[in-house]
Amino acid sequence: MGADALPGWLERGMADLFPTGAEDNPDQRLTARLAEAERSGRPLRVKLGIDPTGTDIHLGHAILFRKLRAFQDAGHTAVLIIGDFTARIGDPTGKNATRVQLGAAAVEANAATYLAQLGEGLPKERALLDFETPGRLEVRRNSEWLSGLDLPRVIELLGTATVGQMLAKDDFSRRYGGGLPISLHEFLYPLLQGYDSVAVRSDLELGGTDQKFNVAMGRDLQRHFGQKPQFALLMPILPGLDGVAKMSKSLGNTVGLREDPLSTYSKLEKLPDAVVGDYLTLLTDLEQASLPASPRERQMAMALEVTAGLHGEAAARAAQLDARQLVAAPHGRVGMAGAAGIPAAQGAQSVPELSLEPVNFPAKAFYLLSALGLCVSSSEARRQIQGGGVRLDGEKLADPNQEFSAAAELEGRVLQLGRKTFRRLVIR
RNA sequence: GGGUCGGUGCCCGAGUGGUUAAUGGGGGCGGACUGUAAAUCCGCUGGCUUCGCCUACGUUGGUUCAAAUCCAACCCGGCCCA
Repeated sequence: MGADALPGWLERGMADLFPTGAEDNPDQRLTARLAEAERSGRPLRVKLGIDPTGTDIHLGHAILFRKLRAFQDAGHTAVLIIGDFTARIGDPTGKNATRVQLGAAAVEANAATYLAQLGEGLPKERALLDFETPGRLEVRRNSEWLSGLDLPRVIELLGTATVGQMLAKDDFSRRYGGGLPISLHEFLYPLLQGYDSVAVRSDLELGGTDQKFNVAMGRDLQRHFGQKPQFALLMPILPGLDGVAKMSKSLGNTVGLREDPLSTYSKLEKLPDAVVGDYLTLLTDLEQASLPASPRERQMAMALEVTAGLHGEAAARAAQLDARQLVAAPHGRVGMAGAAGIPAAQGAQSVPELSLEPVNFPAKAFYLLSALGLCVSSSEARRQIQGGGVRLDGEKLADPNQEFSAAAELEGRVLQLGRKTFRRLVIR
């Protein structure tokens, strides 16, 4: 092999790649295609589609963006497809129920937040994707070509796949077999996503392993429309913070890209041992061999590195330091920091600030929590306090009805909810 | 379109006129414990600036002192038939 090996940046963490046919055929073998691209000076067009169905991007998405970035850095063109049209259908993948269809306005708002989270407008050193270097990024919306499809073309698309093929897809067969409803428009989703590949003349599509069917559909459609079928590079699905289920907003086991460094670090630091290796491979460039053997230290090294990747080295270090003081402190008082004897909660630098502005004083403790948005409801807040899960500067709040007369009384103090949520209260 | 079964809280699933904000399990959240976690144990798990009030069992109406429970119509889903 040797010359035939894929570059390390490409192969790292990869779960699946196809086709992997004849050695010298650039349509069948990615190494040959890469060599051809190099020779001809024509970079690959690497497609990644995202459906703006929510407002937050989390680490599970980040592994694909990291891979896309790696292609950019190697000189290829990232074609980021905002699935503003397909988001309104809803990807049936992984769903056991028909998705709610979103309105166009909601989709557009989501798309904007996605791009911001990916670092649009930032220098490439601080962004997840390289938005700066000319020729390295195309952002396309699939409504561009999908909203204008006429019925004959839709029928043509439908004609390229059979009901049997659709029902062979895991998600559909599970639902069909389980007597759950499948709407016809859901069959259109894989076809439209596949058609995206045709529209942007994709050379390679990036996706999670759950996207295999859809990506393969892209190959079929490209062939149908007389294009070279794209390669498929599939990445594993990132396990969530519980270490079991995939990372997903609806399961609440995520780390958001724009979460504050302290909670990012704190969450990652207690990741189950079994999946720390996955995180290292998929979300950092660290070599496993260079890491400490102790599981605890590996967790911390991983947490530090991933946090640094998101928020920068300095912020990550500060978060790690504060996490030690705050979260890992002995019970009762939240530990003491340094010779000054300031409570750790006060000394910590990276505790995110939270404005008291939405609170109407005088405020009872439970109302404070809900008004600040730390608890979803005032009943919830009441329970948290009664359960002993709320502290102010390390001091446990005992009475949900404890009253604070003015914002000044709370200014600068650190409110703790549970083990890992800390907020410094400010007036502003 | 016909037949049939069914729609209960985050999910599954009891409940077939009255201490029912609704049994139980899962999940989740807190607490204790631990190297963080897991496991285990304990508590909580509709909302409201909450000693009280409000909203809840597909929807809307009806019967009743009283309904998730009875009746009617409608909506939605599975299966079988067309």
